[in-house]
Amino acid sequence: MILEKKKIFNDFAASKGLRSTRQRDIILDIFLSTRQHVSVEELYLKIKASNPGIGHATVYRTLKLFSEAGLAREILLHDGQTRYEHAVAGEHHDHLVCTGCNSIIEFEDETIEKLQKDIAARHGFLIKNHKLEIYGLCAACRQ
Amino acid sequence: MILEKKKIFNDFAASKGLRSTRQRDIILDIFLSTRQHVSVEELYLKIKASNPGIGHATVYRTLKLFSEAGLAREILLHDGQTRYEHAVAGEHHDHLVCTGCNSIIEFEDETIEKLQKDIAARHGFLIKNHKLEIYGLCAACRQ
DNA sequence: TATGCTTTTGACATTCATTTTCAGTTAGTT
DNA sequence: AACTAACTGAAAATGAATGTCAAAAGCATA
Repeated sequence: MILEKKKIFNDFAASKGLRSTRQRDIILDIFLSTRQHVSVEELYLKIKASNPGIGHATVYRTLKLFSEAGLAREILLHDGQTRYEHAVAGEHHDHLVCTGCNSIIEFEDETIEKLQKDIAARHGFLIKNHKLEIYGLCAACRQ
Repeated sequence: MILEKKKIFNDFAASKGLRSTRQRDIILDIFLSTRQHVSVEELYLKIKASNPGIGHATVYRTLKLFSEAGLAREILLHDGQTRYEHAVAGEHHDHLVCTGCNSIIEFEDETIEKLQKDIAARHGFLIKNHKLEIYGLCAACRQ
């Protein structure tokens, strides 16, 4: 699983003429070890703990690359920070975002995905990706 | 339609003890006259054209109020600017966002809305609002 | 209409995430 | 080992959004 993702990134890097660097390896390792939806800052701090040398800009730059490589996906919630979630080719999940405790529940729904394709087709639109976020209160916060 | 929206805002203002000001009237007028999805900056420039006195901060503050009043809804695309769309109570539409020309096509789909409710119910989640954005290329940009 | 109290405003400063710059370092090739 | 282009880190720059605060304006009351 992790090896497979590393391969995906290496293939992407090769196809783009990018070099393999210590920093990118480390950032990928740590990114893969996090749970979903890390903000860049969270990831940066985690990286700095074991690798104080790695700079802010490198983390930003590298996450963008992961995104292009299809390993990560940018998500914007409403807290002013860009977050990244793990992406798996051909798979997609959406989010129930609790505005009470900021927890995120993931779900998948094939019917919704299919309906989206229908709508896109009706408009002659070519889908690259999509995001569906449902905001509200989770079971715990409703009480 | 426009009068109705002004009434909604006036009622909201009254209920919150807010004052009626020239600036808020102007900003509401111009906001209502724009097409969907204005960024704060776009709106600010449009306002400044006819009302040079109105400041940046006031536009930000006022759009937040419209949002609370249910007249506007914040949307975050991927260009680093907060945009506001017109909101109508009880109505909702989603977006096809073209990454080629930045155009936005709106659509509504009741079945998707219903499926979302089912999913939320399954997780004991109380929906406040949601957003669905599909990114890709519009018919014109596919060529 | 004048008075007084409170909200609102606009200019400016500030914050904070993200991007750019650039000189020094490093990967990968010959 | 030498060369070249990509990469990195630190610091500066950018840009959206928010906070500050004195002056202005709304609105209730006399």
